[in-house]
Amino acid sequence: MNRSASIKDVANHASVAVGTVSNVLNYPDRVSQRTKERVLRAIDELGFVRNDAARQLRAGHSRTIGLIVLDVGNPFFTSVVRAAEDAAALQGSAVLLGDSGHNASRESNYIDLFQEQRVQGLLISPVGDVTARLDVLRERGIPTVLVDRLADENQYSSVSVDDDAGGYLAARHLLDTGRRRLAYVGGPASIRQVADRLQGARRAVKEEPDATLEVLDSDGQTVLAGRSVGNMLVERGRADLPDGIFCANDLLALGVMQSLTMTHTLRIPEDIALIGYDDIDFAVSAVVPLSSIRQPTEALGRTAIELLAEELESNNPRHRAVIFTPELVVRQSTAPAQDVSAG
Amino acid sequence: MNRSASIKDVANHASVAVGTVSNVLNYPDRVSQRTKERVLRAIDELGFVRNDAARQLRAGHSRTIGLIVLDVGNPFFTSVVRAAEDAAALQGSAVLLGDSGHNASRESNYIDLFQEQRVQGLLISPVGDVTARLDVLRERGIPTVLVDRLADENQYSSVSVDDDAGGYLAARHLLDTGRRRLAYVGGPASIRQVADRLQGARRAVKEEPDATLEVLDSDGQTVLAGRSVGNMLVERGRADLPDGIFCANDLLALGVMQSLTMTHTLRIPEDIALIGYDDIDFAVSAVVPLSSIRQPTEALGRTAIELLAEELESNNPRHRAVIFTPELVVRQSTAPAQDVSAG
DNA sequence: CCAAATCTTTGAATCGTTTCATTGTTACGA
DNA sequence: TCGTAACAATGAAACGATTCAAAGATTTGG
Repeated sequence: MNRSASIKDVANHASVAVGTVSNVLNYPDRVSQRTKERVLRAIDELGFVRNDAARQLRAGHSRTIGLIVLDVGNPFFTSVVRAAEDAAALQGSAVLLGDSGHNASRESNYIDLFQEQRVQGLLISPVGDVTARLDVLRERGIPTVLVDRLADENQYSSVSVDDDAGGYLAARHLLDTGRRRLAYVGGPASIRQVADRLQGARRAVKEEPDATLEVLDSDGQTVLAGRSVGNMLVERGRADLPDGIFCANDLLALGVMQSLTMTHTLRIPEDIALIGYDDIDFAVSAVVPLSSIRQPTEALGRTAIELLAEELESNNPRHRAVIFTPELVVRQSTAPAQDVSAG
Repeated sequence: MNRSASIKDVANHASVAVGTVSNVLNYPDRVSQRTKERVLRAIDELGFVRNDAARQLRAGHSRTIGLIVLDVGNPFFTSVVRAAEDAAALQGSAVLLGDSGHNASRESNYIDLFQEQRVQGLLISPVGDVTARLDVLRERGIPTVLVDRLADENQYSSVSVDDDAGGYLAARHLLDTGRRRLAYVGGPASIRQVADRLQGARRAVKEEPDATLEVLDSDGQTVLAGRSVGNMLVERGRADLPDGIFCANDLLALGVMQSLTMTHTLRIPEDIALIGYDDIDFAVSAVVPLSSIRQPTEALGRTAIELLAEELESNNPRHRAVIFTPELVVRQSTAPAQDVSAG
C-alpha cells in the first residue's frame, strides 16, 4: 500500500544528492566506492525499483519494441516471437506483443497503443495496408521492420522467407529420391505462399525431363482438406497415382497421410512419398514421420530485431530486405523405396 | 525525425492553455463547443498523440497489466492470453505478455520488468516459488492473481480448473456409453494434473460395481509416449484389453489411436473407446475424431482480469479462488458401439 | 441593470528520473 | 606551500501530462 520509494527517498536515506543515486544506477564508475556502497544499501533497504515511466519521459522514448503478429496461436509466429524476445532482451529491450488475429482494426488499435507508449520501434506482420500509418510513425522517429513480408528496400527493412526456394527444395528432394510423377497439393492459389511454393516446385520438375507435376487444388490448408484430396487419390487406379506428393503445409500432408494409410493398400513412402511444409511439432510424431520444410523462425525473429537496431542507430534512408532460405527436414515419409524395403 | 508534438504545442497552435487541451482529452464536458473544435483541429493538424509515459508518471501507475505464462506455444495458454487481452481491452487496459518458458529466472526477470513498468497488476502462472516476491508487489500496491493454480484465499485470488472433475467427467462418459473395463494412461504421477485426473476417474469407476480401472503409466505426455503404450496394448490378448481408455491429454490419446488403428485388428470406438483431455485443434481432425475434455480457457483469462479488477477497486484483504469445471466434448472415438455398427 | 450563480479557461505545481554545469575535494609535483 | 589536474558530488532544469485553485466570462433572476 505504501507508495513505492523514489530516487529522492533513496538519496535522503543515504544522505547524498539525487544525481548521485542516478549515477550509481547509470554510471557506477563516476561514483566512489564508499558512496556507491552506501547508496546500494539504501536501495536495498527501501526496496527501491526504478520508475520506468519517468525514465522514459526523460529519455523521450521507451525501452520496449512493439511486435504485432497475425496469430499468436500459429506456431510459426510463436517461434518468431520467442526469438525476438530473446534478441531484444540481449540489447536491454522488452517486447510488447500484440495479436492482430488477421483483423485490421485490432492491428490499428495496437499501432495506436504502441505509438502512445512511444515504443522504440515496431515489428509487424501486417494484415491491411498500413504503409500510410507506418510512414507517420517513421516521421515521428519510430522505425518499422516488416516481418514475413518482403518490402521495397527504399521504404522499409524486412525479413522474409523464400517460399519459391522452399518449394524447389521439397520437389527437388522428391526427385532426388527417385520419384518422377509428382503432385502438388494446395489451395486456394490466391494465397501468395501457396503460389510461390508451387512455382518453386515447377522449377525443380523442369530440371528433370522425364518428371511431371500434377496440381491438386485443396479447399484450404487443413487436415480435413488434405484428407479429402487423399480420398480422391485412393479411388484412382494405381497406375494413375503420383509417386511423390508435396503439400503446401503439414496439416494438408497429415490429412493426405491419414487417407492413404487408412486403406492398407498404399504404403508411405514405398508407394508414395509425402512431404509437407512448416515442420510443425506434429510432423515428427505422425504415423509415418513426415518430411517437411522448416522455416528459420528463430532467425527471422532475431534478424528483425537486429534490423530494427540498425535503423535506430543510423539515420540513413536505406533499408535492408533479408530473405531467408528454408531448410529440408528428411524423415521417413520420403525415404527412398529401396532403403525402406531393405530395412 | 521531428520530435512529436506535445500537449503544449497543441495549446499554442490552438491558442489555449495546456490545461484546456488536457480537459478536451479527459473531460470534454468541461470545455465549450467552440474551444473543443479548435483544439481537436489542432490535434489533428499536428498529429498529436498522447505520451503515455507522462500520463503514467503523473498518475502513479500504468494502464497495463502484466501476464506471465509458462509457455506461449501451448494452446491452453495461448487461448487464456487472448481472452485476457480482450477482457483487459474492454476496461481500457493493455496486457504485457511474458513467457517464462518454465524457467524461474526468466520468470523473475519479467517480474522485475513489470515492477519497473508499474503495471496495475499481475496475472501469473508461476514456475518457482514466487510468493515472497508477490508479497512485496502487493505491499507496493500491485495485486496478483494466480492463473491455473489454486491459491489460499487468504493470500491471493486465483483462477483454476478442477482436474478431478475433468477426470470424473471423462470416465463417467466411458461408463455411460457402456464401457466397463477402463484404463487410464498418464504419467509421471508426480504431475498434479495427471494425479488429479486419475483421482476423478477413480471416483467415477467406484460408482459402478462391475467396472474396473487399470492404470497404465506413460513416459511423459507426448504422442510418442502414447504410441508406445498403444503398442504394448496391441500385443496383449484380446480378452485382456480394456474397452475404454482415458488419456491424461490429447497427445497421448492420439498416440494410442495411431497404434490401435495401424494394426487393423482393433477398431475405435467399436472395440475400444478413447477419450483425451484438452481438446486441442488436432482432436477434431484425427483419423477417428477424438472425444476430449475441454478446459474453459476463455473463462479463465476473462475471470483472471475480473478478479484483478476487484482487487484494484477494493482494499479488502479477502481474495477469491474461482474454480472452473471443464466440459465434455463427445466425438466419434467414444460413440456407443451400437450407434456405429448401425451407421 | 446588478449581484449571484454557473460555466470556462488559465497556468503553476507535480509526478520521478536523467543530465550537466557547477562546486567541492583530493592528490601530486614543483 | 601553492597551483593544477583529476575526481566526486551537487542540485536545478527538463521531459509531457494531469490537477486544481483561482480568475475570467457568461447567464440567470430579481
